[in-house]
Amino acid sequence: MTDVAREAGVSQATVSLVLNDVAGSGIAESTADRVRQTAARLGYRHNAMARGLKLQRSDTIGFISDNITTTPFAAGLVEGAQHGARELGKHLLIVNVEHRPERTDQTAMEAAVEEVIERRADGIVYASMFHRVIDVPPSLHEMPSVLLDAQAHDGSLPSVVPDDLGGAKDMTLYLLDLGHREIVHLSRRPGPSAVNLRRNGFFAAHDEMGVAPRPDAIVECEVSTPSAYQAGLEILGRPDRPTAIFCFNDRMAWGVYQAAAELGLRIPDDLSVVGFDDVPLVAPVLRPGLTTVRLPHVDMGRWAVTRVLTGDARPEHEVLPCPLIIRESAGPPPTI
Amino acid sequence: MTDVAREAGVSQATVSLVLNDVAGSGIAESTADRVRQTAARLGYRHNAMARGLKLQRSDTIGFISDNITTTPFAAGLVEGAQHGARELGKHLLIVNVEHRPERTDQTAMEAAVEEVIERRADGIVYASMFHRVIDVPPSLHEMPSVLLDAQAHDGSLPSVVPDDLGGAKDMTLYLLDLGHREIVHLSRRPGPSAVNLRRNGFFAAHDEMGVAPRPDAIVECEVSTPSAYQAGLEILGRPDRPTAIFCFNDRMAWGVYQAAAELGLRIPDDLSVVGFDDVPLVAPVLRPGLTTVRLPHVDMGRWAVTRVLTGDARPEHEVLPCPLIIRESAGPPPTI
DNA sequence: GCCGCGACCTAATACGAATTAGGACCATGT
DNA sequence: ACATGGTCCTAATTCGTATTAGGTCGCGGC
Repeated sequence: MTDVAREAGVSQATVSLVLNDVAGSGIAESTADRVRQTAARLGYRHNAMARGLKLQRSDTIGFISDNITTTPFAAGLVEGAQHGARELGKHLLIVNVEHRPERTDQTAMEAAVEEVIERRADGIVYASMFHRVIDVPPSLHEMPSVLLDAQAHDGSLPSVVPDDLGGAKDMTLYLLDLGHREIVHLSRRPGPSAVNLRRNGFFAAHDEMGVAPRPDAIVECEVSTPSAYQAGLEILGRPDRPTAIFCFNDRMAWGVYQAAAELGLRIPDDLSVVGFDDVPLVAPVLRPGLTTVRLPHVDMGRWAVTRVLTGDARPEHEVLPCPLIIRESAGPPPTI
Repeated sequence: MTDVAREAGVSQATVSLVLNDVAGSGIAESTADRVRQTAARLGYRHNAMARGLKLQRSDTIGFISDNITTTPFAAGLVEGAQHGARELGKHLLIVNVEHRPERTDQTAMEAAVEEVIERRADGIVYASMFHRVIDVPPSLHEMPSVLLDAQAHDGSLPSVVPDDLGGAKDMTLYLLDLGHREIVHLSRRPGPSAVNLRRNGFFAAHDEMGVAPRPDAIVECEVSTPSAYQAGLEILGRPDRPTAIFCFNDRMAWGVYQAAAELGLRIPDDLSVVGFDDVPLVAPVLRPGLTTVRLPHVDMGRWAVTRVLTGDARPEHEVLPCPLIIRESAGPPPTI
């Protein structure tokens, strides 16, 4: 900037005024032009660090997450956050916390927060996938922060989460409407709130329709396709096998597809299978296309960034809807 | 820092010396302790912008990519880059370029480079998936940069790419070794270098073994599971159907799985199917597990960051090996 | 009693830009 | 001739830190 000033024969202040288009600065247009051309000729670039130091803001949002590479969901969250940030002229400083044996995740996450604070981010989006009720690192309170796919268990920070309960309920209602009365919910060991919420949605729908769930309605297995395959074989081998299986997620639904194929059961004629998440690489591509519930990751990411930049201090809890994505894997139950 | 100095009754210089553990600074341990405690009590945090301004470095690497959210590969690249950066005490500023209709991708990518330069990143990793030979935005030359999953078509920047040719050749050799002589390569329309390289590998293996490829060895379809399913039906419906299909990628292999299932062909007994990429969510989870070639994304990401931080000026072109991942989807051809 | 020498610390400057009070200059009105 | 007012620009300060050339003090040796 000093160089540009010298070269253009004006003061450094003038250069700043021109290059930032300061309204009412009263710089003559001819001077402004000369400055701009000199700047272009010299390849001048703003220095975000100097500007940030002076302005006391970095135009950067810290995005902290614990699983960015291992889950298919992170991509959507990041995408939404990117869009939101870009619209507001901010950048995303993404800090991924790796699972390292030598430190607890909690410590690692706290270290990540420190790093972001040192960089004087304008705000922090803290994503903790699945782990939906968490202890908030205290330093998060030093900055405008919002929780993404997580809630503070003392409610001390705004947060955005998907409506797992509503989604699961809608899906179950959809199955009940189709006529199913024998539905199994293939779930996982409780832990993250999503598990319980989806189960609750499952039962709430039964309640609402006045249908009694099967006594063995909940089956648990690991969250993986092979594990769900095994569980599927077991469930479908029962003498009173269900007419529909509502899986905790799409990957597990895929396992049930495999089990059904193995047993010669056609989907959806002999068995309806539905999932949750709407993973792009899986759900639309299964044959038949998987009817599932979409997790609104992109919306969540965008909401979080927008909230952190424009929100007031009042904690606020946003629950975004999970729309039903109807494809071909669910139909009426077979008539016996 | 000024506050800490005043509170601890020392000069600001002393605080800096203590907090940065400057070797040979000759600060008495008692003073140092007092400073550290005061800093902790006051919740002092380094200011990365001020430090960066003074030191003329940001400890930040710009990671620019054009498809971060829509491909399953980006995750691995980012993961590797994260690791590499963290090991060297740097951070990753991730700039994802969205496909927007109103600007060409090229312009958008250039804008992203400008943004990163303004932030005075210490270097740039520029990832352009698939588009393996690209025009480099001129501003990239202003900084230490490396291309990731791409090559400059004038070779003016170091770059790291996977060994598509070697991987495809190894895979084809593997099939030939198993005894297959009728192999189809289900590919896609040429464009990205990966396409031609994999085809070349396919032919190179045949050459090496002195086996003539089928005249109709190359079949093209869209890169998607459904499209490959259709293509699979066609290929497998031919009177002289091949004993093995080598797919351009895992998603297409999945489509062929579906076609085989439809036609009652068992894998690998009646048909061997192999893929490329080793997508975590797909390849290991298909039944039977997909034999495929692994794209070393994590290594690539790490290599790129390491190179940009420690490399010399000399352009260097790194080709990382793509290991064969043998699962259960390929076996000896059926004896007729 | 003075010199010299460590040991320990500080004053001052620079990094690159934003901001603001005010200066220089000119034209106009009286 | 002089005040008034407007237009266009600049000098100087500030942000928080790293660095370095010195400054101060106490102590042992002569």
